[in-house]
Amino acid sequence: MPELPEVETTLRGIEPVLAGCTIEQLVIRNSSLRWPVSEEVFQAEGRRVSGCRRRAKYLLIELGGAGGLMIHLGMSGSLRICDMNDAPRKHDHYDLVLESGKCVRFNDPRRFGSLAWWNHPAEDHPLLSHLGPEPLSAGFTGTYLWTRSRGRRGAVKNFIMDGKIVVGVGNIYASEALFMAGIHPLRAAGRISAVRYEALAQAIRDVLSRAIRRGGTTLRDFLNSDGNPGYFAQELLVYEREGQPCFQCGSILKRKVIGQRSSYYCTQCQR
DNA sequence: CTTTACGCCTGACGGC
DNA sequence: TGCCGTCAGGCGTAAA
Repeated sequence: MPELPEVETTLRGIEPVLAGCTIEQLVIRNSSLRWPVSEEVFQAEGRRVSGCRRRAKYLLIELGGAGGLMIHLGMSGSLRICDMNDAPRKHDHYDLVLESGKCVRFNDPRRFGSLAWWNHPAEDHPLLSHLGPEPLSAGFTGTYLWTRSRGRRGAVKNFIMDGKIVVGVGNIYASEALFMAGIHPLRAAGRISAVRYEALAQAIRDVLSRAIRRGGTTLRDFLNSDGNPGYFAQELLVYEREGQPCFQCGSILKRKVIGQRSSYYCTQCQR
């Protein structure tokens, strides 16, 4: 489900509910998620939320200076705001219950998501320490991509989806950004010019920020914390458009599996 | 070091 | 109606 814009949308939904509130109780109904939920997470109980932020696709709930909770939505996870007395639905695996009785409830059919505790500073956590820059930060530039790509022979699509290079570019937006930049997804990352990487960095920034403005992309089941879908799907240029005409040149769009993932592109517009 | 393949899961869908 | 194969938005890990 969620790529960076969907995680950002989720963050913006839960932040106003959580900020300044105390987490009274953690209710774990099913701890067998991506990793077994550790007992450490119960440190959160009785602590006040000092802030919420996002690093890559991890949601970080800061609980004072010591540390906090780390939530990952995996491929099918979502958070919604509800009342603690609302009956849990299928796949509702855990709740963050607030003093007010409101709760933030995690639902995840495939259970690729997770819940963990982090100790300050979060950046030192093993899941975060090796990550590349945020795509919407100043450190993410065409020059940066060009430098990191020298000598790399793998497909550029895999390169931009590698979290050690840049975080948050998932399968949908990788296809979209490569189309926008006119770069063929199979081109070797090390054989793309600095000028073209400038266009690619710009395309990545552009597609991600536009998707955030639309509340994310809902293809099958993504809902934000209010239960509403995202509206970026109607702006997708190539993703899941195999066999349909390219909006730019009219030729038929192709699909190919690259690195185990479906990739969509135009053979005319992307070289 | 880079690159590739594999699972972890449930659910939806198409073909028979 | 059921069964089976395929596919799905992530990502850490192992192996080459």
